[in-house]
Amino acid sequence: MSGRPRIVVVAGVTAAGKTGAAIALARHLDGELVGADSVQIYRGFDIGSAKPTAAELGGVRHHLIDVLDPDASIDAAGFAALADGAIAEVASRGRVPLVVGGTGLWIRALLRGLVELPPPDPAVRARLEAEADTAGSAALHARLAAVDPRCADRVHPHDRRRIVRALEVHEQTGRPLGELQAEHALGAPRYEALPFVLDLPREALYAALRARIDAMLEAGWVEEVRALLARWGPEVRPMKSVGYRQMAAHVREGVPLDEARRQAYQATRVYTRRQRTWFRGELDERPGSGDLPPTQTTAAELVRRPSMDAIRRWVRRGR
RNA sequence: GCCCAGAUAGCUCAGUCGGUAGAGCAGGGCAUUGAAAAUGCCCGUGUCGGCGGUUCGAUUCCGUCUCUGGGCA
Repeated sequence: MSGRPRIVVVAGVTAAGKTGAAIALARHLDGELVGADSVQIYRGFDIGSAKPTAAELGGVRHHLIDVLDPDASIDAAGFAALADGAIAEVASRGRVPLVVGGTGLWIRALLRGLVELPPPDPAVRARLEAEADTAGSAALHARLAAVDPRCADRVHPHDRRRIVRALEVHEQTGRPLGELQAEHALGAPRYEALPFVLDLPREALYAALRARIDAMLEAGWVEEVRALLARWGPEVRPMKSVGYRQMAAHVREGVPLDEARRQAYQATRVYTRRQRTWFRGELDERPGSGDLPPTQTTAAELVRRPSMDAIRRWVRRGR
């Protein structure tokens, strides 16, 4: 693993304070941020994605933010490739790459890699989607069971997205995705990474979520959504994300603002539960020694002076 | 004060021709290998408003009280 830069990863639940902690760490370590956020990567989706402002960054560089137009598509593999580039660039300047974000699959793709596959073929996917529309996902699931029993076993007959994906891989490669995944087994670590998963006690997190959504609305979130809808329409992917989806319903369908706010709050809460499930155990194994803060921690703990000093020592040991 | 209608899960309600009850939402858990802020799966015991009565048995019928909404005074 020598030759690979050591990286610090700040993951965790929405509103746990990842960005603030990462900025503080970047200052302390002479680092730069590499975003791992599937909404902040889009230009224009600023307020509702809690994208840090220039003032908040205070001169800290932040990569992989604002790199795509909202109608562009990217996936976990594309993200990992971009992140590899950004990390290499940061390291080449002699600075510490700090990966920060809450998009679990993207972080996993970066740290562990994905099954190596040809890029998805939009035509194949569209055809399978059309089949799912007419025949139903259960019918596709039955077909999957014939060619890829392992996958079919794990994927529910209603989980159309994964069924289509598995059939698509089988068509493209002639091999069952289930087998390929078993061989891959989440690969060897691609980086020597020091991961942190930030969280807060439930009540505190929910309070922070509520305060954050109110602050977003005060900061002009509705106007941002209105402008994005006018320019890009309701179908672009980031517009379907938590919060934006609810605000779009307010702007386009006349859902009262208070109702949209309530629904955004609820949806975000549900989302943080899914994030927690994902990260639980996901980033557990870690290098390094006992003076480092635990993987599961809080932003407040992470930015304490002894914690940051320990992290700095860990990073330097890799050089 | 009188009349009517309600009172059942955190919320909105359904239901039990008398055999201790169930949906949606909320809430919680889980999965997650190229759409992931996406997608999908799983989880519901609650003095059925209080007290009496009838009954083998009442949340269900009867009486009464309390509360809520509406109407009349």
